Amino acid sequence: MDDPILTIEEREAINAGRWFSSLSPSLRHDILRCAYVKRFRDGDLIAARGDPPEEWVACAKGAVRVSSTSISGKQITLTYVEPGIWFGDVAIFDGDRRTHDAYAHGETTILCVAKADFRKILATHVELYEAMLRLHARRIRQLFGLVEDLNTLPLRARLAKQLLHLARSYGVPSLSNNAEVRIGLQLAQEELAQLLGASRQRVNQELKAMEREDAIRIETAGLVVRSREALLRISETDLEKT
Amino acid sequence: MDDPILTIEEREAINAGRWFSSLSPSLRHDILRCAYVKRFRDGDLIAARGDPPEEWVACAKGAVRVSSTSISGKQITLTYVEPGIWFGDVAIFDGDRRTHDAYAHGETTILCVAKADFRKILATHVELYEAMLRLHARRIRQLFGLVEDLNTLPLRARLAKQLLHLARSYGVPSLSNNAEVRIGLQLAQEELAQLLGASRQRVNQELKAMEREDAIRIETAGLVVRSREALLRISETDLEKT
DNA sequence: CGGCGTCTGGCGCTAAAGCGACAATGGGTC
DNA sequence: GACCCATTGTCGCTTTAGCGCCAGACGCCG
Repeated sequence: MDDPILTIEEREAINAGRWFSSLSPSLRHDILRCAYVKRFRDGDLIAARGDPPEEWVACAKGAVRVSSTSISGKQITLTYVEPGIWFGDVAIFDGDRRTHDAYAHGETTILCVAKADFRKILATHVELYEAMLRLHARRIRQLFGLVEDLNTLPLRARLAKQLLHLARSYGVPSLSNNAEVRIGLQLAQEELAQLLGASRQRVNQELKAMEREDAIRIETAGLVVRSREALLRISETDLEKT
Repeated sequence: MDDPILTIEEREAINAGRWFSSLSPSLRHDILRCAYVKRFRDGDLIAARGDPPEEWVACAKGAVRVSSTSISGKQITLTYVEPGIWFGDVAIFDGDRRTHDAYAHGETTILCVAKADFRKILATHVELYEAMLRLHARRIRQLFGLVEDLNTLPLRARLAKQLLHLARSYGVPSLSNNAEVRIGLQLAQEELAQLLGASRQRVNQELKAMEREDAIRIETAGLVVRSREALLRISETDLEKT
């Protein structure tokens, strides 16, 4: 939590966020005016389940792992929040406690707006109401999709989808071959497994299979997507009946 | 779609809705003023996936089955919308197509507000913005919970939870024994299975097991919850690790 | 009353996934 | 370089769930 000022890259990440960049300049200005910066190191706890909701947050650098521990002690991860994405608003609106824990994954910077300031901005910009509703609508759709996938797709297809998603949001062009995309988010297989709600062994098995099929490459530095098309085909496994 | 007027019971169901009843009288009045009634018979299609979003809807009587057919042809049901609950707003806010099909389950009455009217009301009542955000926040929380359950709980526990939920929202006190609750929503086991994302056979097996444990009773008229406590215990199966 | 269709209950086989165990790898650190 | 520890890669066993199949129950209708 050292420097209270965003770096150039962090500022760019915020401004490039699809949702944030859809707002009017004056609204963006008002939000940034009362936002403050917090920095965390890998593994730091940012917020815990059960906390009263005090701020609205955007990821500016790194990633925020949103996860929860079920009663049985099993950890599951809902998502990794990428730079440019805002979250933490749900609890502000219904006034209830946080439902999830948030941890920094790698060196992470976040931008916060205090609850009271957020409400002040809302009161002066009807535009923000509209925008928040759009944001929620997107999220609800995504969650519907996730539930559907969990109910219908085998692990293999869900893994392929997840890899495509990670490549889209964290992808950096590969050095060696420009058709390939390296996933910039360092995830241990155990963490990938938690994100999918599956066991580490199973995930490893499927990753290996995908590597044999030349869809991906497994390197110590992280995963590399070799063929988006192959992954896409895998994610639609259903058709392969006979 | 005969009578354009709500019956007394239908009107009461709408007014008793937890969310709707939290609104100010003037807002409620404005909503009802431009709402119109539609009636459907069992199995009728109310709206289809891919439709452009034209109205905001509340269930007034019966139930609306919200479901979708995955690419593989497998039907899954997201939820049964009970009287007093509003839905269909997501597509209005993000302007995208409907993501699910909606069918009438039993004789069903719905109350609709045209998109344009809805926007007009929004423009005159900031209160509605707040209320919609609260509604979305609730829904997002519910979906988070569902995802977590799908990832961690065995079918048995999820079934127990679902039964408790159905008993809460559709329960009518049993005639014979006032400690028992009959689930007023007639669901074939196949439909229950789709709601849980499981196979019919498996659901039948677990229901039978629960009946043997005196947690529920299976009657042709529907399911009867004999002991909420037993179901609650089952839904927390995890602890039972010897 | 007989027949038909839908729903329920149950069996057995197969597929998918979880889980414990253990070896191999490979970076860091002293 | 030696050691430690986290991660990866694999087995094999067990549990959970899916699925085809069929028998009985029930209700409805001609």
